[in-house]
Order: sequence, then structure tokens, then C-alpha cells
Amino acid sequence: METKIRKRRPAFDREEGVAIAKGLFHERGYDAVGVADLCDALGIVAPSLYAAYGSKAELFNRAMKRYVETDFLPLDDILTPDSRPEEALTKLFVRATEQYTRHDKWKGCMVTEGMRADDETARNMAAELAKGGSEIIANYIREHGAKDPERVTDYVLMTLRGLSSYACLGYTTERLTHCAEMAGRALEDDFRTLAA
Amino acid sequence: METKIRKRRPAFDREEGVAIAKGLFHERGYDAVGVADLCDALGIVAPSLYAAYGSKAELFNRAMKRYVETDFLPLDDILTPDSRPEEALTKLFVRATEQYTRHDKWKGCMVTEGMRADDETARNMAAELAKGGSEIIANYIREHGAKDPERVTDYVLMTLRGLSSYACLGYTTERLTHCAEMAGRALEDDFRTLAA
DNA sequence: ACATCTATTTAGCGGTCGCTATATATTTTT
DNA sequence: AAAAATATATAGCGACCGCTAAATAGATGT
Repeated sequence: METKIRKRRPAFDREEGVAIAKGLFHERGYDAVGVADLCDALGIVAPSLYAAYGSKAELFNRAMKRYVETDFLPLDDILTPDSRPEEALTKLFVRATEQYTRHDKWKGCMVTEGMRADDETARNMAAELAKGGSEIIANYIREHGAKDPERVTDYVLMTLRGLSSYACLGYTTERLTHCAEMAGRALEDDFRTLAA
Repeated sequence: METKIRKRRPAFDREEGVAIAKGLFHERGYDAVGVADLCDALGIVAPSLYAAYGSKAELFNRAMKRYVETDFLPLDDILTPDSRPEEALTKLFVRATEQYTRHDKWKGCMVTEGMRADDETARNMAAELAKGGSEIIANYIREHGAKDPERVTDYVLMTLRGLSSYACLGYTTERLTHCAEMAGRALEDDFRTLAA
């Protein structure tokens, strides 16, 4: 009876694992990425993944958080107080479009699309994370003289959803940018002119 | 040894089966509805389903076709030649919104959302079916004096996607209708005024 | 050197997925 | 009445799903 000798990989980098998972989840969506896919991509086996992250959903959550930190639009830079709100929000549409269509994989907004996952846990995680960005936009609109802040906010968020969804279908940056600019024109009469 | 006698349901109504499947698929999406769910809802067992429809995907296709026939917007009524194109398209947004938010289940556009399924076959079927509606809208825009028909068409379809997606999240008819009306305002300068 | 602890390994759990081979019940045709 | 065609039933296929118990290799602390 020969003794069985088992080799072992060194411990893997958890943060890098999150980054790789972010790529997979963003590319294919929560439901379409299996634990086996994640394990292959990270070069580990399932129990290592569960020891490190707890569950597929928690890994997805960490991946989304990383996405928000590293890939997300710098809302504070875009929604600057020195340009008219209509212009700033149009700029938001255009910048979002550019980001949603920049890469061949990684299309659309990972969080926005995550809110449409089949898995309820993943959906709730995405919705929770999306609240942050939505509130920044809602606050900006409220504080910059929108005549009906709630409606304008709904319109802006709805448009961002449309842009993200359209980006996922593979539309080019150019075509989608025109959509973004057109969408901005709807905002023209929605803000009080703040006299300087 | 007693002879085993097996009872049998009478043959089921294929068309009614398609209608029931339409309800399930629209409510939960292609990927989230399993063959077992369909069988339970139709009151049959799997081999009957396959004998009648061939595959889950083909049943989905028939369900979508039924949706287009029975539930879809009457584009010809909405895009009438007797109102200004901006008004007709705004009406399209509003009518779409009403339809997308009318029922608690069955939210959004079944075909539009089908295009985002994880299953490639289902996605392609939905995309193929969506072409019909898209072309009607594109033709209308082209033939009614749009300055840049392709861009306006992109904008309209993108907005419909946003409305459908937002409807799926559960937003009320009222809030979404305001979005639809705002979206229509972006179209104001995009059509040449056709002198009477 | 030894014990402890952490992260990996093998192996496999129960469940669901879409789907089907085969047999039998019922209807239709002859 | 018998034969052929049709639609149901039982039973179960192989593949994948997310996840885990138990064992062991390697790092760390004393």
C-alpha cells in the first residue's frame, strides 16, 4: 500500500478573487455564472470558495461593491454645482453611456442589471447597493431647483435603466450617446432658473 | 398477479396550454420557469408537453407570439397619421406604460424582457419577434419627417426598454406615466414641420 | 521540535434542470 | 370488429445546481 501524497496550491488572494468574480458576474449576470465557473476562474475548488466568501451570493455582493468603488461613475464630479442641472444630468447620461459601452464584455451597469436577477437574494443585494447612487442623484435634483424632484428623479433613473439595458444588447457607444443626448433634452423645462 | 389498470386524462387543449404558459413566462421570465412548473400549471406530465410543443423554448416562442397577438400595443392605432409625430410617439410611451403596469403579475413587455434571458435560444426568439414592432416604429419615424430617423428610433426603443424594465421593478402606473410624458418632450425638435 | 491553526484537498450530498425510452390507454380509421 | 394513429402514463436519464463533511498539507507560534 503506497502512501498517497497530495500537493496543494498556496493560499489564493481573496481580493483578486473578488475582482475576477466581478468580471464574470458583470459579463454574464448572477444567474448565468455557476459556482463551478467561479472556481475555474479563480483556480480553486468549491470548498475554498465557500471558506473564503461564504456563498455565491456573498461573493456577488463583494464583487458588486468592488464594482461600485472601482468602475462606477464619479457622480460628484459629474453633478457639479457650476453647470446648469439640465446640462449636468445630460452629462450624466452621456458619461454613463460611455461607461456602459466601453468594453465588449462588461456591458451595462452591473448593479442595475443585477436588480433583474432571478435569484431573490442577489436581486435584493443589488437593489440595496443601487440605493446609494439613486439617492445621490435624487438629492442633486432636489437641491438644484427641480420643479417636481420626484418625477425628474424617476425619469433620470428610468433613462439610465434604458441605457444600461440597451448597452447590454450590444449597441455602439456612438448610437447610444445620441440617445443619451436626446434624453437630456427632455429636462429643459424642469428646473427653475436660479438667478446668479 | 393482478392486472394494473391505469386511468388517463383526456387530451388537453394545446392553445389553452400556450395561454397558460404565456402567463407563467411573462410573470417570471424564461429562465425562472421550469418545465415542471409548466407541467403543473397545464395539469400534464413532461412527455405530454414535449409531444405537444417540442421543447420548452418552442413553447416559449408560441407563448410570445400569442402575447404579441393578444396583449401587444395596437401600434397602428397609436401611430396615427392625423397627429403630430411627437404627440403620437409620446402617446406610444404613455400607452406602453399603461400596458406594462396594468397587472400586478405580467409586468413590463414580455418580448423586451425575453431578449435579456440567459438562455440563448430564448433570447434569439425574442429578438426575432421584437424586430416586427421595431420596424413598424422605425418606418413610422422615417416616414413622418424625422430629421435623423435612426437616432430617433434608437431613442424611442431605448426609452421603451427603460419603461419596461422600470415597470418590472414594480413602479406604479402614475409615476411611470410621468416618465413617459417627460420622455416624449425630448422629441420636440426632431421632426420637420410638415406644412399642411 | 512540537502543537496549533488556517486553507486546501477529495469526495459527494440532495436537489433541480431539460428531456426521453417505453408502455398503455383512448380515439379514429378502415 | 380489427387495425392504425394519437396522446397519455410511468420511470428515469445524464448533467448541472449550490453547497459541505472530513481529511490533510502547509504556515505560524511557542
